[in-house]
Amino acid sequence: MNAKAERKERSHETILESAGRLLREKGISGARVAEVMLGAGLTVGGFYAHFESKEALVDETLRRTGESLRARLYARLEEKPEADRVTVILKRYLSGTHRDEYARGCPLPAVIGEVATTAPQHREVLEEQIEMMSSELAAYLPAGSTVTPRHLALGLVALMVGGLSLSRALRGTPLSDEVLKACRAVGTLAAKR
Amino acid sequence: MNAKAERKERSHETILESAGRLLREKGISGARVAEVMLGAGLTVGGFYAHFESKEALVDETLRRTGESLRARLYARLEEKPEADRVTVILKRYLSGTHRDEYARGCPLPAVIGEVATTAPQHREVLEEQIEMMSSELAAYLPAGSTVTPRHLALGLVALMVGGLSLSRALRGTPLSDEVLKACRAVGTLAAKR
DNA sequence: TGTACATCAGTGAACGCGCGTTCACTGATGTAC
DNA sequence: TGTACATCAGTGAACGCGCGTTCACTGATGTAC
Repeated sequence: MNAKAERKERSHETILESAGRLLREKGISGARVAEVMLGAGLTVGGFYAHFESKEALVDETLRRTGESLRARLYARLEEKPEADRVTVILKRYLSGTHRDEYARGCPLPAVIGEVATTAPQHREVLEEQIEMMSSELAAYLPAGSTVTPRHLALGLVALMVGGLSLSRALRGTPLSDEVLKACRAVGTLAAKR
Repeated sequence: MNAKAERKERSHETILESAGRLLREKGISGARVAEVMLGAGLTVGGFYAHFESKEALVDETLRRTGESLRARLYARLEEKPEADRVTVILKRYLSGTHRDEYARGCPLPAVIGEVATTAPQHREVLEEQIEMMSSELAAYLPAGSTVTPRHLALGLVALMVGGLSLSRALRGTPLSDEVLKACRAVGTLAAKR
């Protein structure tokens, strides 16, 4: 590959990183194309040499950020005793840090509302990401529960995403921390059967 | 009160009803002032005789729709045996009907994302609504649980809102129904301790 | 190796559109005498 | 009771702004001979 193509590929990556931050911080409609490009050290006009549309950028960014979230959420779990794994996952996802650092965390809280109301064109990617997040979680759950590992995983994902969403919406209020704590407790409780 | 003032008050109500539908269907930014007014049988220009700004309308609408949700969610629970109440609430909230009928349901899924990302000016009203929804739920929960009724209630609210949000975002896919079912099961499980 | 031309990532301004908000105006209702 | 004027809910067009997208242009890199 020549220098020109290499440079373009680097720009492409930088744009995706900038989009990853902005999408998670401000949601789909809040992540402006011009701002994404400025965040990548470029100007608006060049965007369409890299992506067909804003829609394509959002889809690609959701895949990237979803993958990176799962990698961190499920990292080094083999080291932990099987019974502690769910608690570790809940602690990682429902933490004050994760609530405060939008730009490096889970993309779901920032987009599920918009996909349900005004941006259904991203439903397919979302389905794929939620499926991956849940089935990977199910693999870490004990088989002896009252509900199947898959259903337990889906419920825990809903609890985690709901808890983080509420906690972020309530940021700065006393309820914000309480919600995180409550969800960790309820999640652990549910996983114990 | 004279006929003129009565007419204005009726218009005010109609605008709030229209806003209630649109806000829940399309979220904050998706609920356009002009569309709200058309939905009330009026035209845009008249809006500012009724509300100071779109922001004021959204706040007022969140209070109204929150109250109406709680009334339906917690209706006729005294008739049910105490042990069944949580299950009834979970069934009502996490139902296919509630998922499909945005316009008459819970306003939270449509707004929490935006409040967390681009519309923090509605945080205060949201806090007040979530507090009411949770504390009313806590009153229906048994005291003998491992976690306090308040924490259990907060966790269940997160589970319900998260589950409904995901289920709506996934509408039309097989995961959508699965999420609802899984959340009902996980919620019941957690409430049993 | 050097020279002339081709390519194309990136620039910056412009375009079209939709939004919240403003405003001059209308006409039905209310008030003063 | 009737008449002249005042009020004000509602209309419809316009305003200002921000957005996604387009496009003529630039200049560094690549290619042909």
